[in-house]
Amino acid sequence: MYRTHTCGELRLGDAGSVVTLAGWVQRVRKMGGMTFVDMRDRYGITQIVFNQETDKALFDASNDLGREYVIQVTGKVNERYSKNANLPTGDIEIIASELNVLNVSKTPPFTIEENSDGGDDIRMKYRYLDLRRSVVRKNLELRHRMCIAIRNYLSGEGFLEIETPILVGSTPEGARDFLVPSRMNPGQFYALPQSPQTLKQLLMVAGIDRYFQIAKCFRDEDLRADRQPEFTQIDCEMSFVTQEDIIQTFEGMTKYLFKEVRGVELEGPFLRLPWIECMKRFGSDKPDMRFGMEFVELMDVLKGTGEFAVFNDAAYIGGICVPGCAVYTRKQIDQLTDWVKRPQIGAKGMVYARVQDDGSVKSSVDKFYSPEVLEQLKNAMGANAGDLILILSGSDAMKTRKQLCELRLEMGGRLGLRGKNKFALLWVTEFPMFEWSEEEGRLMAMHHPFTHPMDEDIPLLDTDPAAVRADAYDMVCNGIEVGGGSIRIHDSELQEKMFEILGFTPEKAREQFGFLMNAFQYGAPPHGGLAYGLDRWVSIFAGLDSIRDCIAFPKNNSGRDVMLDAPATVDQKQLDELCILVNESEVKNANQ
RNA sequence: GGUGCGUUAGUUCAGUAGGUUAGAAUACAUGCCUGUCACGCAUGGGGUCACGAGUUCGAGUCUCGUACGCACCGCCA
Repeated sequence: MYRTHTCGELRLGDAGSVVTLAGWVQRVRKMGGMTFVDMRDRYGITQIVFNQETDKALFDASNDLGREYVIQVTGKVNERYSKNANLPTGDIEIIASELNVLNVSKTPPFTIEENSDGGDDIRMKYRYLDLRRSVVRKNLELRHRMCIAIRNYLSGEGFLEIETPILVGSTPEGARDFLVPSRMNPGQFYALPQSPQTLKQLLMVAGIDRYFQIAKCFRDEDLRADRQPEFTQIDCEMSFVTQEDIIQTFEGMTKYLFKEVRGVELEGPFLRLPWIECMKRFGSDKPDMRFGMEFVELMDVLKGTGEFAVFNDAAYIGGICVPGCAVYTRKQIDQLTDWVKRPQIGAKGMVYARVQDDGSVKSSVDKFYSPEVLEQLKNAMGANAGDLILILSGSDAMKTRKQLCELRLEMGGRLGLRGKNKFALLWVTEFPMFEWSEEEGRLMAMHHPFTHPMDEDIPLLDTDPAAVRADAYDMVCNGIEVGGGSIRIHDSELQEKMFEILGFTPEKAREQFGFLMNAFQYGAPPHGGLAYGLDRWVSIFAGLDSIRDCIAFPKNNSGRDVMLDAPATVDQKQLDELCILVNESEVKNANQ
């Protein structure tokens, strides 16, 4: 037996008992005639004491201990003279009577403590050491607790957890696929699933009625702090349901998760906003609802009412009212202007108006507008004394709204309105069915091609498809899209029409999705579902800025696993077996 | 595909106007220290300043290119 207890469980009540612990040496403090060793395992840290007077040989042996040595210690639990209130085990220590070095360790490249001195790069290369740190390990524990809670909840609601294959067929719509060559079918490829979408729909045709899966998904697109090439979805589908049923079910699950895992009671039904309203009021389809500062459209107030050519030519003028920021200096406002003019945001400029203590308005466009117009501006914005009004305009309303959205988030952050322990949940509904793709020169499904249109918009499919709204919904938490789904098409004729609008020939549609359309001919029930991004959700619960630290072994920005050094080239023999010829000149081009 | 920032000791970083031997903290090693818990004190070792070219009498510092990392835009149904 390696141990009788873990390094995190002994308390004052255990004093006097003889125990054996095993773990890693976190830190050695040599005081001359005695040595303290902090011994760590997954459960905590316990202090071991070696005393020259008690046992000279053992004391000498303790002098050879280095960081991250794996040791086994037997000794008596002792109440400390000087207790450490920062440690759950801080009231006790182990007076060592036996020391067994189970393994030695090289000096690790960074300190394995809560505040490591290691940067992201080196931590990822030695991720197995990084995971010894409690801050990182806690994220994995949180992830585990969330998965358990999800399974419990959904199982309780009658959902079956069913695994779907990882080796599936490539689909043209959506993200790039990761491809896997098939040795037994030379020249042919599997694709890794971007999501189990079609498979879960087939499970509905199969009569499973309620399905879920904590599913790995793969998308070969460029990465971000919140995007990994492989990620995990909580994938769900239900039969004989309307949008309302699904929203009720998963609002329930969300509240359960918040309560069980995070100890937060979310009050009342979640807010719901149609997509178009989100865009108008927040310039985003995933607005951060932790704070207000809603957009006010100012076309009526500022276009044509003064001599300011920029506004008179604008297709959109919008402002936000930043409370209490009239004290911003010229320099601060100039910096903010530079900020919105950065290429990433791309605004041409920014107009500001301070509401002064006496209620009068002082703006950067005073000379173009009468005091009456400025007063109207103040009223339209609902601004009070001390507030700062920030205004952006542009020739493309959607683009300008996006810029104003960035500005709103920035100001919300500066005012401390985006606290990590505050949670604002929102359903976004009534998404457009299609969006125009310049690149493809055709309409593309905004959600995916299996999305059911809103019933009242079905006639528009023939007359004005761009105006059709989808029976789709996203769940947004703190400005992050945590989940999304839709009612699906279960009628093969409607599905065919949808493929037609998306520019598929009937042959192409049958080739790509024939299996689904065939299935729909055998009594497909009405169904719908949704999928949550587990990684994002865990990172919100953990208060992380990046999803990487809630994933045990994440990829870096360019999709590499720096620990495994993958991807890598493979033996010619392997390629030959798969009938794959690597085009070296293209490889060279791509690397240049 | 694009934009920005970065790359200096094992690690995290500083490095002034381009000028002698490139610094700090931490980690590591050695010694001292019996109540530490970010222990303390002393001493020591540790550098291809990412790589390549250029400007210059002289480059860690300026210019260009490349590689890599991070953040973002495009992309991600």
